[in-house]
Amino acid sequence: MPRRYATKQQLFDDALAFMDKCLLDVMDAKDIKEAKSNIEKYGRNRKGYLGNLVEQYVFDQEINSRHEADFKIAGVELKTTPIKRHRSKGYASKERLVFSMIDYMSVIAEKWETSSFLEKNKLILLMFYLFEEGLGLLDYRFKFCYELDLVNKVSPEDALQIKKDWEYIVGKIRQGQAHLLSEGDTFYLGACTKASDSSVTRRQPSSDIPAKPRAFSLKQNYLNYILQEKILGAESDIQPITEKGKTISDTVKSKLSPFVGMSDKEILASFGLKANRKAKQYKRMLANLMLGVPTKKVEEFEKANITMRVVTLEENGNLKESISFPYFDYNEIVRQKWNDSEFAQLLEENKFLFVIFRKGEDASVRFEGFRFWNFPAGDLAEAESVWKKAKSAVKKGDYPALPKISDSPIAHVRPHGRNGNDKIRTPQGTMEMKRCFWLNADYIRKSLGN
DNA sequence: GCATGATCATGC
DNA sequence: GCATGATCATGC
Repeated sequence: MPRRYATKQQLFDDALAFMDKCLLDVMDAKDIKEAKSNIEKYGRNRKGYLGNLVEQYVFDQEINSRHEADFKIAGVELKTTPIKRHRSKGYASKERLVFSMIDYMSVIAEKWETSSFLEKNKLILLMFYLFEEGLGLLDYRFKFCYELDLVNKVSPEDALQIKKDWEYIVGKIRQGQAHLLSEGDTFYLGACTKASDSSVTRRQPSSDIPAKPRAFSLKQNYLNYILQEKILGAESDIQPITEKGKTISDTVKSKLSPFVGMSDKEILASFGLKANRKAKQYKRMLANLMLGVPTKKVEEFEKANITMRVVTLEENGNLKESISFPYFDYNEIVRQKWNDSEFAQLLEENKFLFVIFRKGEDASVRFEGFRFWNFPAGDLAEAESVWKKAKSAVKKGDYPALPKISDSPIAHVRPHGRNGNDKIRTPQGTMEMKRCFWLNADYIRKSLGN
């Protein structure tokens, strides 16, 4: 007989009892054999199946025939999500948390409070398992569980932001722009692509243009925040800036706007500080001051995958410097496909906050303004072609053939190590300078509207 | 020790 | 003047 859960407490108790265990620990030989044959049949490590197995063997539920990835007991939605080991933080979330598909046709008639999304995901039992390379579904060890309530258990500011994110996504669909959705559009709740290959499309209500299928998702960094702050209770190096009743972008606007047009000296004077232009990260320090977080990181930026980038325009308004990203691993890029590459992830999931200074006389700078920006979906194809060119050059071992700034209007590859001796191994076994993808200065300048 | 954001330096 | 190569220095 399947177990009946009368209360959510019983459910959470069972989840807790499963911590530090893996499925192998709670299955008998016959179950294991059957599961393994299923895994073989369905393809290796199908994640939806992990959920089914947990439902079946941790919570003793009868599996339904519909093979749904999501399952619900006592009004609680159960979700499993992977974490990975992290060098300094212990653990970090490995992926975004994906909810159900967005039905473009019907969602436009909904409103947040009574949305099908909320209906299904009001209360979630999140179960974090430790992903380790080479392990199978039955071997993953579950480490933490957490009650996730996107309305009542997050701060009022987060709840408001999540609602606004949902409304932004649905609004874009209403306007016939489902094909232009991007995860970087929003802050905490995103619309992530969900298809095995990019040829799969769906129709959308207010336009004939086919759109990629997408699902609502919670940003990877938001999960990370939950893991660090709520579960691991790590010493906090972040500080919230959101003002009551305001979204993130409204808050940033209200913090930064008063300084627009001021010189570095004037900004510092308003804090009773003096210029030390020789200090490195001087302008970043100014930006942090204006945002009200002189010593910590901005909590909302951490949670929302927002990268603040300080850019400095020349006196004539030109932008000279391209924007760099972390260096890439030559061995990884040849193994990866565009869709799961780090570069694609950076462009699709990140939001940028550009804090713009302009050079003035005598090494002074003036705060020109700021701009939230995310990589436009329409430019992804070009980024993909640059990435593929890079991959093919690395595969051949032809490093001088890596894409140059003149090869694409958007991105290129350039060295990015501490110095010329900062090298890593290539698939050919040789050592090569660390390099990374850069977004062309000219492209950024245009994106900023200059 | 090292990744990262930012900028400098060089050569065409 | 621009493309590309190279390095600096903070902060973790």
